[in-house]
Order: sequence, then structure tokens, then C-alpha cells
Amino acid sequence: VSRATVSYVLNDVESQRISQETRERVKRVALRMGYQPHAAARALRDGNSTIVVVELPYWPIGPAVAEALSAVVTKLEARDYTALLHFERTGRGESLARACARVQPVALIAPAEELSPQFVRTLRASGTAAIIAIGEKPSRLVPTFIFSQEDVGRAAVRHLADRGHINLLALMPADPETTRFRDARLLGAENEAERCNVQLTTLLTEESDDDLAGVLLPTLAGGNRATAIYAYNDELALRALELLLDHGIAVPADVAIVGCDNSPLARASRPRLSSVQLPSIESWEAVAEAVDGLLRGRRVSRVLATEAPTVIERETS
Amino acid sequence: VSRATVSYVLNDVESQRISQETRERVKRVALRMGYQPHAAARALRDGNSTIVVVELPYWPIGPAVAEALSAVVTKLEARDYTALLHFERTGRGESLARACARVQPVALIAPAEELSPQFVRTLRASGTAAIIAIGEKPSRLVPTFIFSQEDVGRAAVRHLADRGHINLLALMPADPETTRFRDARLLGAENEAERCNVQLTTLLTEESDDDLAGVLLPTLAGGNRATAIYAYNDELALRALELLLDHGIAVPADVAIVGCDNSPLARASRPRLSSVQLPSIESWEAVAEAVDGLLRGRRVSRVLATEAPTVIERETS
DNA sequence: CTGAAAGCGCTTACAG
DNA sequence: CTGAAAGCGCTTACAG
Repeated sequence: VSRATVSYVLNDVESQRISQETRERVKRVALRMGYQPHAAARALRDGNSTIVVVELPYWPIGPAVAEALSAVVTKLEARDYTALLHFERTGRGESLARACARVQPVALIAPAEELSPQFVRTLRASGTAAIIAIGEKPSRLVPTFIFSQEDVGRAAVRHLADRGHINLLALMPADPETTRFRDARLLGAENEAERCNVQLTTLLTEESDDDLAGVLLPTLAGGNRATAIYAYNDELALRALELLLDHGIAVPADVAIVGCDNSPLARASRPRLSSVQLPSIESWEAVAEAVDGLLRGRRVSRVLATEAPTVIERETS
Repeated sequence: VSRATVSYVLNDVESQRISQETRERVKRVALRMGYQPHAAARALRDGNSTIVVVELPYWPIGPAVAEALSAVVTKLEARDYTALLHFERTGRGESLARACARVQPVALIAPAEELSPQFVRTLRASGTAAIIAIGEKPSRLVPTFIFSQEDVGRAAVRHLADRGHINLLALMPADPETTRFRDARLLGAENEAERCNVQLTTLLTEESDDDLAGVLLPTLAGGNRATAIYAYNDELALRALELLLDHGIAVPADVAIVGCDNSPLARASRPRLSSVQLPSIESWEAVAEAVDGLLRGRRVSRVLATEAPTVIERETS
């Protein structure tokens, strides 16, 4: 019935010898009253919370991103952390900084671009013990989960170049939402094209573009025509595929196509679409493991386990 | 230089007469030291935080949901709240309850299904002053943003029935991710079909189904054939559209099609796809307004402003 | 303006 | 087991 006893029981403090019956009595009452420890008070006392903030990057939100997040969050919850997503859609990260100041997360997972040295220092100073970046390449400040869009572009181009194509077309959405991924993928694609000594042209298209045919077909005709298309995602690849077939262009005989995301759509098309496979769900779970590892004082490698993107070859390439 | 003075300055307490120069001196130093008020301590003192938890419903995450969330979050941030998303992908809401216990949000926005009377009581008791539900119909406990999937189904069926179709086909994904929306939309569609005295058959299909043609076409042939399709979303509608055209079925002459989401894809197709328009971004902003209203002690109506879903008529119906 | 003080709800070391 | 106490960092009423 004393404050201390209750606290001991509820926190399962072994070193205090408290009879089974009191333990149970306390627990029962706590349950009945729906007692919830006041998190702010506990955090104040302990100097840290159990909250992990996950910054939602400025990515096009689709099923793939949702699945990756889901994997990370589920794993964190299994380890008894509370994962909360922050949705930076506005400015230059002040919102994230404020959010972190307000919830004092014990860990933060965020795109590398948002983890400036200054910000990392501030975080560390205010008790955020585990910080994980997600980015193209290893951060010098914190362990990084490599989620390389450049590698996506590279993989696609290499795949097509390996199959003898020397004139490639990168078909990319003009949509500003995709800018970040698109530009990184294009950069990787261009690098790889140079390395493989093949030509790469880029074609931007609006999602609502009625005249994709009008701009796409000419690039696939004539002397120096492209013989392979690397499309930003499966959806765009399938639009192109349909268009080519409609115009009597054989795939992959005349023109090869590689999409990206390896979505169910890719398997459903005829011919079946070759597509770049992004990091698997399992590899995302490594992010959660790393957070837990850091917080338990384990050493965590600078680069978190991840597979490089690879092309799943089907019938269009 | 006293604790109190600093606090007064940093919190802009007008009632204390403090000279301009001290004010500025304090602020300058605070800035230089990168002082951040300890949120847990402040929350403990004030008894409330500035955190708004937004529960991410178990919905298929796509651009539409992302935009809606973005609108709510942006508006909340503009009002100086910190919005954090909770991602319940696991169980029966224990995770959300735990998250709320841990961050002590001043407000919670969540799907009506997750706001049991018990939970609402607990929340209120622990300082969550504003609670907003998102659901099919007004909650008896808290103001509700009506986001009615049933109305989506109703709108589509009514639209087709109004155009003289008496035998409709609901084309829905089998995908478990969509169950929640799908079943609600189907329910509304069935109710409306009954009311309009038209027939409605449901066809479930896997996203990866190669043989959509095999199952779809027979329902569109024969004596009691369906003459109109209500598809779960624009993507599925477009798959069907393409299939019909491939098989020489005229749209909308032989079979009408209505999709859902009014996505850019709908405008891009030929013929252009009629599609159900969900609540606009502006109407989502009302959710953020309601939160702010409640916290400022204003009265908020039981049902938050929203438009009913309507069909944007194009060329396929 | 300052200084001392109280109190938010918690945990934990300490003397009984 | 209990009770009293301290202290996490903050805000605010109070007496100077």
C-alpha cells in the first residue's frame, strides 16, 4: 500500500523482497483502475523515453514504402519501443527538430539528408542515443541503411547493357513528388551507362500525359533508335509496354523494357515484365535491430546489412 | 540571470516587467547554447503536451491517403502542434494505447473503430483533450470526420443506375490489404442497388491474376449480362477497360465503367474514365481545424464538414 | 528584476 | 515490507 511498494511491484524490481500476494494485489488494483504510468514523469526521471521517431522521407508513398515502414515499426514494437512517424512535408527539417525536442525520442531513424552534423549533435545532447540514417551512401556520423536509388538506376542499365543494348532510354515521370528518387536513379543510370559505354537518353513524362506515344515512339525509330527502355516504375513500364504492343513493336525483340519495384503488376503483364527488386522487407528489419543494438550498447556496423538492387529477369528483357 | 527571469523571457510572459535588454540578452544566450526546453518536464508541469497523435488506419497506403494525411499534418503544424503518426499494423490497438500513454498527446485523430468508449475515457483521463474520429458515421463519443466508404459504393451504383443500367458488376480486389475499404464500399453498393432496384454481382480478383479476362468476360455476356462495372479503384477499372477494348467490347456503349479515386490515370485513359471523387484535401483540413477548435475550448460540431463522394463523369459511363 | 519554493508523477536509495 | 525523501527540468506565484 505504499508508494514505493507499488512502484517496485509494477516495475518488477527483483531486488526487493515482496510477497507474492502483495505483488498480485497491487497488480490487480492497478489493472482495475486502468493505471498508466505517466510517461512524461517517467521520462523526466529516467532521462530517456522509449520512443523512436521515424522520419517519413519525402518519397512517393506507395505500397513498397508502406511495407518497409511496417516492417521497421513492427520490429520496434516487438522490442517494446513505441515507433512514431514524423511526416516532413513542409520545410527544411525544423519540424522534425521540433518534434524531437518535444518527444525526446530515445532513437531517430531518418533520411541521411536530414541528419546534419549540427542536428545530430543536438539530438545526442538531448538524449537521443541511437540515430540511424537511410541514404545513398554511409554517413560519417551514424550507421546508415543503404537505400540507394543510384544503384537502382545502375542495376537497370547494367542489365540492359549486358544484353547487348547500346542505346537506352530512361523513361521517367515529371511528377515533382518523385524528383528525389528519379534524379538519384537517373544519376546512377548515367554513371553506369558511361561505364558500360552505352548511350542513355532521358524522357520525362507527365502521369496524365495523353501523348506518351507521340514522344516515346520517335525515340524508338530511325537510325540511332533506342532498343531498350528503363522505366521509373512498373506502372510506367506497363504503360510503355502497352503502347509498344499497340503499335506493333515487339517486346523484347524490337525493344526491351525493365521496370522497377517488382510489383505484382510485373508478374501479371504479358509479356511478363522484368523489374528491379528493391531491398527486401527482411533487410528493413535490420534497421530496427540496429536501433535496439545501439540502445543496448552493442556495437553496430557503419553500414547496415542490405542487398544491392537486382533485376528480376522476366520476358521483356 | 535568475531561473525565473529566464523562464519569463523565454515564455514571453508579459505580466512581468523585464527590460528589453535583459530579454534580448537571455534570448541570445539561449540561442547560442542551443537551449531546448525539456519537453517531458514541461509536459509534466503543464499537464499537457503539444503533441497530436494521428493514427494511420489500416488502409491501403497510396497517394490519396498520403495527401490527406499531409493536409492534416501541415495544418496542425501551422497551428504549432507537433503531429506524429502512429502506424497500427499489428494487433487490436494495444499499440496505439501504449503510444498514447507514452507521449500523452493533447489530441488524437483515429479511425472510429479504434475509439472504444473505454479507450476514450482513458484518454480523457490522461489529458487528451481533443479526440476526433474518422469513420463511416458520426460517433456518439467524439466529433467525427465522415469518410464513408459505403457512400463511395453508393455513389457509384447510383450513378450507373441513373444511367439506366440494371445489372451491375462490382469488380473488387481480393487483396487483404483492401478488405476494410472494399467491404464497406460493397456494403454501400449493395444497399444502393437494392434501393435502386438493380442487380449487383461482385467479382473478386487478385492483383496478379493473369486470367481476369477469363472470369470477367463471361459475366458480361449472355442473357442476364452485366452492362456496367463499378471497379474498386482506377487502376482496376483501367485493367478492365483495356481488357474490354481488347475483346472488342465498346465502352460505354456495351459496358460502362466507373473507377474510384479520380486519379490522374482516369484522365489519361482513352476513353477517359469516370471515377468517384473522394473527400477533397480541403475537407481533410477541417480535421486539423477541429482539433485546434476543441483545444481552444470552442464548440465543434458532431460531424465535421465533408462532401459526400460524387462521381466525376467522363467517357466511360 | 531576484531567490527561494512548490509541485507536476515518477523511481530508487535509505533507515526503519 | 513501509515512509519519508530526493531529484529529474520546468513554470509560476510570492515576498522581497
